Amino acid sequence: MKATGFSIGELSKQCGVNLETIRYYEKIGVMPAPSRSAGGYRIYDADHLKRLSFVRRSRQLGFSLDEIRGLLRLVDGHAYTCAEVRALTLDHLAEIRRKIADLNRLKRVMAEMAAQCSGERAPECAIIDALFDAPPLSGETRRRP
Amino acid sequence: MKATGFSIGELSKQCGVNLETIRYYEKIGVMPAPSRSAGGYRIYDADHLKRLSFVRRSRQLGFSLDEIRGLLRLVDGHAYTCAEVRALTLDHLAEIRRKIADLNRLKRVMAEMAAQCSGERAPECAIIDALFDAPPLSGETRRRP
DNA sequence: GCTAAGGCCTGTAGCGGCTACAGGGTCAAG
DNA sequence: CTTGACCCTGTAGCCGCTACAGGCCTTAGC
Repeated sequence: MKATGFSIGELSKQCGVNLETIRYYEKIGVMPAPSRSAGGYRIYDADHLKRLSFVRRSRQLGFSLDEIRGLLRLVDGHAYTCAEVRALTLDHLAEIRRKIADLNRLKRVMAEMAAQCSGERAPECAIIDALFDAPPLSGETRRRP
Repeated sequence: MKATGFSIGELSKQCGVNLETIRYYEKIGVMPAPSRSAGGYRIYDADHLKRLSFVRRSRQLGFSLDEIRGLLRLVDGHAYTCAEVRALTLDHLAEIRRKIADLNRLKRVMAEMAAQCSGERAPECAIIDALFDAPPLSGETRRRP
């Protein structure tokens, strides 16, 4: 079995994660430091690829790096239970729902504003007026970002 | 008429915008530099309040500071037409719709993952497996953020 | 007039999650 | 042995703030 390791460039391509991002993940402790060649090049193996895929996938699903660290701690400790992972997932799902609700409110307001606007070449504009005169939104647009 | 100006603290309270944020807006040119007292304190008037409300409202609607600068340039130049403002608004609306669509995709995936999970105290977890094994999402999660 | 408490000032550094350099060293093919 | 593609570290920048530190100003009460 010729399971020789591969370079950061190959890992980057395989996984679709920017090379500098991989180094960044290493620096902040999300990816483990790989072994090195005599000249100091990083050498990765299949486990690194698996882990980086996990991180990339989780990022795409909107988990923060901190949440990902939480997931990885569970995985690394081999001590996770479905319930723990499920809890993190449901928290995140709730957050996504909140964001969707917020954006739907925005969409409604924006669409109303745009509908007010004649689109003609006029110096008065309902949108500008709305932006100037409207009171604060009732619901918070972003809570604790 | 005793239309004396007011301090940054009062402006902050009136408008619901953090004091340091107001100074930041001044630094980056979104708010104009106000006049100053003998001792160097900022003195604001009703126009500043109006403009800051505009900025706050636009931020709440999700416009970036750069987009707001665009809107303000139109307003300041007295040269805006409804059509221009409407175009910016519709652009922004399209972006909001895209974000909502993205989040709905995420929601679906997350909900599926959570549904797979038994919630029992077990060392195998469908969510973890899904995070490890799943291919890249088809649609980009965030495009040019 | 004097003091103390509260406001305000500038400037800098930090957050998250990268990205983009600069200025080098290493590796493999020819 | 040379070339060129890759890789290394370290630092600075992006957005939209927020949070200090270490001062100066203002005002109310005595």
